[in-house]
Amino acid sequence: MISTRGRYALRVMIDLAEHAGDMYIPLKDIAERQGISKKYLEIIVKDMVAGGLITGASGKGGGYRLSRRPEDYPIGEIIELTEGSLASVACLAGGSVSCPRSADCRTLPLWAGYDKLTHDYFFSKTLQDLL
Amino acid sequence: MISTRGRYALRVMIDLAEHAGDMYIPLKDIAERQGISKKYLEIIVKDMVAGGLITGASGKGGGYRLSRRPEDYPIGEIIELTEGSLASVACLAGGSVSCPRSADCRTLPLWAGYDKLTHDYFFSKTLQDLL
DNA sequence: CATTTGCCTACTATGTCAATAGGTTTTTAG
DNA sequence: CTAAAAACCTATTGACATAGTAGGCAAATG
Repeated sequence: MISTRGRYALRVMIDLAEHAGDMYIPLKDIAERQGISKKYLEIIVKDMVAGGLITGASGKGGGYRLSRRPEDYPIGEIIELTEGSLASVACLAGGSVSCPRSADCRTLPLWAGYDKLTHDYFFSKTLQDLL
Repeated sequence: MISTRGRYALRVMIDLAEHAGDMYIPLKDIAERQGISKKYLEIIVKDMVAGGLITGASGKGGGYRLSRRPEDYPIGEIIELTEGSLASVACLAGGSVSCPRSADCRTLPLWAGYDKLTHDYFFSKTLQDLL
């Protein structure tokens, strides 16, 4: 289940894209428009800056803006960054298969197939597609 | 993320299918074969009985067995029953869209599309496919 | 230089997950 | 007919994640 972190991050990205201009957009404005606590958004937005999704500027006239064009953001990248991973089961998270039973696990192919489906879905769409 | 509840339930189903005969299979045996706490399995198995997936029999010589043929169990039914729902976001769980912003939500189609993909994937496979 | 804004650490309430513990009831095998 | 084996039931627990809240510091500009 996608939590508020990923969903809010996506809404921030959309808000930034829809209000893009030559100025930075204060988080206060985004929080008000989206009806989300500004304080909570700060936590999420921090990861988005660290992950290179957006750029922040302090001081008066500061705020945030996208660091790429909307069509250059795969949705999957935004979600993975803020949710941690979009793996369907714990034994497939982190890149490597860790479970000792994986060699003859009846269910592993099921989860692996679902993971691929999920990955393909979210990486085939970009932020542009949501505008 | 699919939790142990859904994953263990699936493994119980597979174990029951692979050891099917004219006798009931004690949970103790399943727990030992699968390397899962029997006490924890009791909780999960309880829901599976209530949901009509399997049949339990008390007393000596008792245990559990499948109540249908393996090809008549869609994987999605097993997971939904034990996980509660396989909806990707809270606003799509429970059947109805509850969010007040849903009318002009930029992200809802994304989640709805993913939900459909997920549903189709897990309901297109049956227990038989995992054996 | 005061205001606006991002940035940072810490704290908290609530709930879920993954069990564990200890019993009661049911049924059959011997 | 009784003892063992099994399901069935309620309650509790420790760890962790979620979804925030609170308060202040740093930076930049108008």
